[in-house]
Amino acid sequence: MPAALVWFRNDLRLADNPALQAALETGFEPIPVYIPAPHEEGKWAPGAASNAWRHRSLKALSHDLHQRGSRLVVRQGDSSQVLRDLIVESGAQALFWNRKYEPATQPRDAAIKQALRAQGFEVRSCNATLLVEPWDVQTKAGGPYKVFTPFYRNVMASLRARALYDAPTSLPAVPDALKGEGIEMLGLAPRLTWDRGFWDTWTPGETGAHEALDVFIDGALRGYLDQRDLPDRVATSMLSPHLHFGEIAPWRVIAQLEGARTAKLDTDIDGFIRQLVWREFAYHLMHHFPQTVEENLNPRFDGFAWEPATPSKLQAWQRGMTGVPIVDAGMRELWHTGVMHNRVRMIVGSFLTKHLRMHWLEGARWFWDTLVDADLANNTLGWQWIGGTGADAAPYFRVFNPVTQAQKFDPQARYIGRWVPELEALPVKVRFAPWESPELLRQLAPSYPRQPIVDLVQGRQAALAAYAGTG
DNA sequence: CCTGGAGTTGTCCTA
DNA sequence: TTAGGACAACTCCAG
Repeated sequence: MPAALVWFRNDLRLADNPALQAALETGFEPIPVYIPAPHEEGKWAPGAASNAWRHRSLKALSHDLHQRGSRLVVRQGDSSQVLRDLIVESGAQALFWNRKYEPATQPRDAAIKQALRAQGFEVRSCNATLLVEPWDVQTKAGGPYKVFTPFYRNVMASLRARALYDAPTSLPAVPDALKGEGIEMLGLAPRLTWDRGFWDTWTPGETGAHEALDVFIDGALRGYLDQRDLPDRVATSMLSPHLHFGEIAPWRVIAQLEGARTAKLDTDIDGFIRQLVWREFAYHLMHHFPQTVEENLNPRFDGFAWEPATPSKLQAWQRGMTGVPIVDAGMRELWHTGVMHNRVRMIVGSFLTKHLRMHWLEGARWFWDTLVDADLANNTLGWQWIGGTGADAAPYFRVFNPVTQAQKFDPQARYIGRWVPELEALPVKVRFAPWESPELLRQLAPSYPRQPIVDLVQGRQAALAAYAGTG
């Protein structure tokens, strides 16, 4: 049988993998290939946390392939050149991959496809990542959406279940002559000091992804709509890194949710699917407005008076030493674990862009480097939204009060307590705004900042004034 | 082309 | 204590 390269990227799974499936169905013996090429990702080469996850996910994929008699061929270099080398060495007659949508990699892939096809080589790309391709959703006027709700209605109205395919039980062997590198040699493993126990909670790879979905459906799904905003609980799906690396297909997530649907779970399931459609919306926007990974979606903000990024203030934010407990808790959780609860992401993002008035890209870059689930589409949408420059119609008045938010969503200050332990001796009520009790703070938490790096009232007013001045 | 309703996640003041 | 309205005006999107 003729061979075909199957080029793995952010689709690190064997079940529901359309490229792999297409290769097999067309009668090819698949040769799984992985090429880490961070230099081809422009300004958005994966960060350290993302690499730590990828390292483990690749090992899991490699293991799963081995079990089935196959093997992952890993090579470094330029993607285009490595693929050509492998085609020559293996005698492969076709190349399959699942699409990526980032502004840097999309044109790269298009160029590779065009060049190989021009030589009469068979190349096929598939969709392993999205429920709906970005170009398949249009407004009545024929353009892309910029507002979530109509996008959501459109997607939900046109959503069709996709057939599920289990991972093949066995795969053809890859010829020994085809050499590759060990995954350990790629330098992806973390140099950070990860919080102990992190890899007990998170299991990168396809098996871990399926387990995470089962755990979610059996547990946090019930009450998701009400509980997901509470950072102290495990009330979210924990699926974001799995989805980012393509360890599970979003349509399988939906299929399993639908299979579990009961009257009691009805609104929770709808609420979660709505979140999945946000992910679709992020890819829709990134595809149609690729410049927005760097530039404001709303050009009205191009002249906005951001504060220059003071290194001391930016670093205080990054290290969780702003003096605002909920902000510091979130930033420390991020630094130590590579994740941050969604609600807290909004709080720290609002604090950076509104109270400190620093450019949303400062936050986006830090998140990019530190999040294990860093995803260019989601990251861009999130930061443009919280910065007020993106797809949000009436953002100017939305300045989160970090004290109010903490009181509302972390009422026992347990989340704060876990990540800012030096406040533990303070009474719970004092932990939300400790600077208001300077004597207690001085005596019981001497190592914590006396004052926030910005006055919350003045910061809010300055932000509102600056936003009122645009346009 | 025009019309009208609506826009993820908030805050603060007032009654 | 709590509920409701103000907070710009604009753009998006469907009809």
